[in-house]
Amino acid sequence: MQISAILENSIVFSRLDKTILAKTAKKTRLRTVEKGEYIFREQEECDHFLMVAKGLVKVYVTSSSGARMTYLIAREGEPLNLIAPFDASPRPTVARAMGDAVIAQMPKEDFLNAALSSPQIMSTVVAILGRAIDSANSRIIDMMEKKVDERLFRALFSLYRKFGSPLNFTSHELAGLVGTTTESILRSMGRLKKQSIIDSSRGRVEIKDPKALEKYGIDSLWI
Amino acid sequence: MQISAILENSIVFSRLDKTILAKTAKKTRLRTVEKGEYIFREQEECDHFLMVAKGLVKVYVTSSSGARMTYLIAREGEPLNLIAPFDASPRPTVARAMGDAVIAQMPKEDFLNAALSSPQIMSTVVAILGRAIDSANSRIIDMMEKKVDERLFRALFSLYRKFGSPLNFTSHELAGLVGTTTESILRSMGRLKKQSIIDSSRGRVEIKDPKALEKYGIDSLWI
DNA sequence: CGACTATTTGATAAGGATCAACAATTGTGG
DNA sequence: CCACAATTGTTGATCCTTATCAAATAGTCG
Repeated sequence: MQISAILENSIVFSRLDKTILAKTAKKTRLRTVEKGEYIFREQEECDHFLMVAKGLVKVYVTSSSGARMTYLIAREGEPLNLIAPFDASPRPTVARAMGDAVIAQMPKEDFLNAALSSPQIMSTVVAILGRAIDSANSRIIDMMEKKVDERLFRALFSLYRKFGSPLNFTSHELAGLVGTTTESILRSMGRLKKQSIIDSSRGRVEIKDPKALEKYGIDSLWI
Repeated sequence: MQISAILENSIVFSRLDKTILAKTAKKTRLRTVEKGEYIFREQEECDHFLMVAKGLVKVYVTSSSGARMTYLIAREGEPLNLIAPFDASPRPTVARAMGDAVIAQMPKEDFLNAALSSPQIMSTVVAILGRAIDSANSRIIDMMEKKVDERLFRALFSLYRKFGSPLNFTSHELAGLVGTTTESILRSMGRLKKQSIIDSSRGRVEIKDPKALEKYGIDSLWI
């Protein structure tokens, strides 16, 4: 069955007892979404636990004045709303398909049952949330003390480590990750191009010299 | 017994079954720390779950270049290292007593046993971590689009909501919360004083007009 | 009192946001 | 298939915020 394969490859449910896995798989359904489609929006009520089964999904938060901060680019196997099922209050996050994608979803109650009765799942959940907190704090510190150039280096390196090269992101999307404007990203990328560390064309960034980026991004996670 | 009272008043263990509470209390010990003492440091191994029993404890992360970002000011009942017991890898956070304080500690294994076998505790843990993530993301957005003045407003309002007035923080400490320099905080506070929204003296900030701050800090949590 | 820490104010410089105009590429409907 | 719309990339000029450096004052504590 396809679904249990998806669960086995997921971060949250991998290495789980076969019987629990089978029971969980029975509750899980797949849903296809198109490029640009919203999977959930801010302040929306949560009734399903969601994971990416195929494709890429951008998870971001918006401010009242419209600024966006991309906080996770989830790929196959990664959860989209780990907190919401546990938390009654609505969350500020938005999830949107970056390309055509498939989402695996399971009713909130079934997820909670499975999770809360499995120390293994709960440990994984806390570990994932812990990494998210570390990552966010690391980005706050970067905003404090690092210039746009260096923040871009680190973002590119993190993306490269996760997705390889080429990276299919627009400057606008990178700006959302780095916490700056499109123009500043472009100028900064121009400098990187001159040093032939990267090459870029519309919606695509190729990392030509990963070693050059590496020295900025060794510590801490990001994205 | 004093310890079970502390647990009952704590965020993580409150409203817990009496028998579990009693069992947990038996494993818990108190430890007094002096002003300025480190309760744990970055990259230190975690062998105990820790909570504040009395006093205030600052939890912050440092960067390699020495910048600090205060990320929680924990008071009575608040946990200091919720993630570490679940996570084998060392964490980047530091906890330091802001004044004389008492810490409640319980061996990591006992905490894990209690937590993982109690859906109630685990739900609380995830909710706390969720708020921490929201808070951190909100601060990233603030760093992106808000000026120092407004960030200080929000920080002061959050602190006021949690601790009331007067607030016993130095400009240096506020700078660590807001993500800027001491000088900028001082200048910004000067402007607030002129409008008689606050008053301040060495290590102390009095909020004279909370309503004036409120309009900046309604949404999102912070600290 | 002396050492230390915190506050205050000024001058300067630089990073980057903002505004604006334009070019290049991709997508769409007739 | 072409014309037009929409998105993305590019560059320049300007201005504002705030970091940085510096120096002086004022509390606090042993």
